[in-house]
Order: sequence, then structure tokens, then C-alpha cells
Amino acid sequence: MDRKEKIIIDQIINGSKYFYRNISIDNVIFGYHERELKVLLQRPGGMEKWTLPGGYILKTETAEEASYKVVRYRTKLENIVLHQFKVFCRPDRNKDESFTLKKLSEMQGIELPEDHWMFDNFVSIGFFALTEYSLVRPTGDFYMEDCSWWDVNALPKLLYDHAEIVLEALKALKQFAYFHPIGYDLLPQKFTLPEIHSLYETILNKKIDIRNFTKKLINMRLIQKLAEQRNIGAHRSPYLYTFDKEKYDQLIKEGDVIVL
Amino acid sequence: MDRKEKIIIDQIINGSKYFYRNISIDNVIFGYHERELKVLLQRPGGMEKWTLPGGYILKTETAEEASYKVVRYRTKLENIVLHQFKVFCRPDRNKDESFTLKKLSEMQGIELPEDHWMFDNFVSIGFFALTEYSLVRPTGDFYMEDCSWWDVNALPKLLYDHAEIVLEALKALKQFAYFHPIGYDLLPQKFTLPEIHSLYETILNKKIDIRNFTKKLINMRLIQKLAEQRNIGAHRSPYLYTFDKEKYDQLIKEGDVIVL
DNA sequence: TCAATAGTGTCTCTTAGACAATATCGC
DNA sequence: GCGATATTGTCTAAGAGACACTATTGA
Repeated sequence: MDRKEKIIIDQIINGSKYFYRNISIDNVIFGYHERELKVLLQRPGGMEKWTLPGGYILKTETAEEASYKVVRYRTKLENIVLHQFKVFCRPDRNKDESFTLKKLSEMQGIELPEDHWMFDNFVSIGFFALTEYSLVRPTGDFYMEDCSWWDVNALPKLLYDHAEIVLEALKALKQFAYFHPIGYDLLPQKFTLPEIHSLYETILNKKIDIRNFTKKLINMRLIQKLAEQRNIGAHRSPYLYTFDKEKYDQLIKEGDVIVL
Repeated sequence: MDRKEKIIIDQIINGSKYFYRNISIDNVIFGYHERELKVLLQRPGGMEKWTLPGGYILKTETAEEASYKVVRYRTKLENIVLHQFKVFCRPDRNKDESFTLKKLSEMQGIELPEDHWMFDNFVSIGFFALTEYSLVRPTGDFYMEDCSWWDVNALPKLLYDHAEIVLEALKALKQFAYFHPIGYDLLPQKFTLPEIHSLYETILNKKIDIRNFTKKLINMRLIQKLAEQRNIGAHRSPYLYTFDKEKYDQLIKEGDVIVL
């Protein structure tokens, strides 16, 4: 048993000393790839259902810090934009016959008391994060057998109410995208007009006229044309663009409306 | 000691059996009166600082239900619109030398254990509610000596981080008001154009041209002119208007933009 | 008669949104 | 050559926003 495993076992047994009782966090980590919005999911070894990367809050940290740690661990990214979007609090929201005290005991090979803290009901704080798909290499670890991206339109079976949490995160993201620029975190630093256009079409889930859309972004100085063209390309080389970060941050701060 | 008192004493002593540990709710109840945005605050007998009406969540209810109960009790209103707007979770966010275990013991005249559950740190879920000022008669009870409206721009000393919670609620309300109609819950059923105009000026905290503003509301069929005029009036009798509730609900649902 | 408030219309300018044909490249 | 994709401009209609004077009433 290595050090990492020891820490996890200790947390399972003694977690209620370190963490707030009955409070968890769940992170919906979004990525965008090939016209599909993706969510990062994980599956603990021995379990059938997938889960959102989540965790508990140490009594010495804020909810944001707790969320940040989890997202950083799973994505290996450093600069992460997090948004608290909703609290999930329903009696029995995390009763699930596929994950029980007995199951956990078996999985970890340890005896756990009947009233183990992990099987209380939890109030979970939902965060969503926007990440650049290509920078994330999802990998499992000894505890999480699998960790991978899933198309939001074709999710596997999820534990507890995690499917609902993803749905609510999608709603919150859509709402957010209507009024704030979002591409900076989801796209590579250099991108083409068709790329950012289809990103918005995907998230807002509707057709947008590409001429009007790109005209608007350029007119408002949110994005800038670069001299470069994409060297590799199946067809005509498209021009590359970047965000004007100053303008971008200003819009984020002022909460101006971007697209309808 | 009457029944109500008994219940409260029981909850103070045994609350951790009924409630989620370390989780509370705080409600920012807004009202509007004479061009001022008001917040309903309460002050427990024997305490100097004021607090937001809040409470704890029974393990058998949702956070919304818990919030609803508190707001209903304090306002005596039945149809309340609640919005979860933010979670407050910072170590020591509710340490306050003006409210300690010793103080509570004195106030209630009972012995409380050192590790009493109410003096753990709490993660608080913030809700805001919109209510019609004139329908609310704030009254204290045996536990809350005072309960009254306060202008958001002139708040008394508040316990814990409640001042911050009010500020965040104001931000959330402002954000909300930009994109959704709000007057239905805050204004009397019949109101004048200057009234709804100044409501928006107050909440958005900026000057709005009344001609353009009312033209817009009427054009979009959000409000309708009534035949009546206000009978009592310091000056010329203004016409009364009401919301077209159908249109109003439609806008709420679709999340369309109302005012910039 | 004076002060306070209610009420009302026009013009301009910006921009959302509709709309389609051409050029380039890989195969 | 053909298929796929990138790129580009004009027009219209709607609406945001600027702007000020008159009528009425109570004191």
C-alpha cells in the first residue's frame, strides 16, 4: 500500500474528522472537441456507474478551494475557471443500490461501521469548470479505474443524481454563455472562425448565422485576426484568431450581453 | 414556557439530530418602499447585532423547503419566489465574539455543552426572496425581539458575514433584474408608471429614461393600462397599470432579456 | 402663482438578422 | 473535376436611446 492509498483509506475511515459533515462538492468539467461538448467522468474500480469528480470540503478551506483541488488533480491544469452553479439537496439524493456500505467495504477490503459517514445523505455544491480539451489527458489512478471524456449527449449510467447535476450544469453554462464570453477557456489559444462558431452553436444548441456571428465578435474587438493560417488543414487554410484578453476580461467583469 | 418555546429549546439542544450538520440557510428578503430597496432583518433578544432570517435544513426536506418555511414564517406570505444565489463557505465565517456559546446559554438560561453543534462552522446556502412590502408586517416573537425592514443602503451592524451575504444578494438581484421581469413580486398589483420606473432605477442603480422605459414595457405587452386612476394623489392622478401575468410568466420561463 | 409631478412623440443611429455566391484545396 | 470548406457584403427592419415641453394639481 503506497502513501496515496494510505491517505485515501485514512480519509474513508476518519474523513468526518477533517471534512464538513453532510456536505460534498461535485464538479462538472466541460471540454469541447470536434463539435461536441464533453464532460469529464470517472469510474471507481469495481463499480458499474460513473461519477462526477467530486469530494468533500476540509474545515480549513473554502468550497472553491475544495473544488479547485479536485479539478486540478483530474485535469492537471493550473488556471481553472470555476463557477458555483447550484446546490443539490434532496432527501435520499444519494441512495443508490449500486454503491452501498457493503460494496465500499469489499472494494477497499476493510471493515466499516454501519453508521459510516459516507452513507449519510449529502448536500452537494455543484461547480462547473471550463477546460481546454486538448490540454487534458484523463487518466485513472489506483482508486479511479477509469477517467475519460464523454459527449454530454451520450452519457453512461451515472451514480446518484449526477445525471441531473450535469443537466443543471448545462443549463447554467448556456445561461452563462449568453451573457459572457466563454471561448477563452474552452478553445486552444489560436482558433478559426468556424471553430468558435460551432462551439457557440453546440453550447447554445441552436443555429447561428456564421456571417453575423463572426462579424459581431470582430466588430466588438473580442477576437483578432492573426497573420497565420492553419498550416495543416483538410481544405483551404483558414485564418487563425485569438481573443483580445483585455476586452475579454472587461466583458466578463461587466457582465455585458454577448450573443442572443 | 409555551409550546413554541419548548420546540425552540429542544431544537437548540437536540438540533443536530434533526438537521444536517454544518449546513445553514440564510434568506435575504427584499421589499420595495418609497424608492428604497429594503431587507427584512431580525434581532434576537439580548443581542446587539442583527441577522438575516435563516435556519437549518431538516434531513427530510430540501433546501428550498427549509428556506420557504423561514420566509413564510417571517412574512406571513404564501406565494414566495425564492432564488438560491450563492453558497457561503469560509473557515470561521461565523465566529463572532458578540454571539458565543456562553451568550446563548445565558440568553436561554440553559447549560450547553462545550462542543455544541451551533458553534461549529457552517456552510450557508443563500436565498433571496422578493416580497411586496405593504403585505408584510414584520413582528418579533419571543425569540426574535425585533424584526423590521432596513434600507439596503443603511444597514445596522450584522452578525457574522451577513453584510457580505446581503451584498452578494444585491448583485444577484441586479443580475436577475437585467434579464427577467421582477416587479410582480415587489409591487402592489396595481401600480403607476413612475413607480415601476423608480423600482428599476433603484435596483439597477442607474438612471433610466422613463419615456423609453415605459414605452418598452408597454410595447412588449408586459404591462397594461387600467381604466382606473389613483384616487389619492399629491398631484395629478396617475393611471394605474398591472402586469400581464401570462406574458410575465412567459418571459420568466424563456429567460429573455428585459432591460439593459 | 408656484412647485411638483404625470404624461406624451419624434428622430437618429446602431445593429440584429436575413440572405448566397465564389474561391480554394485535397482527393 | 468534384466535393468539402472558408470567406466575404448588403440590405432591411427593429429598437435603443437622446431629447423637452405641457397639463394638472395642491399648497
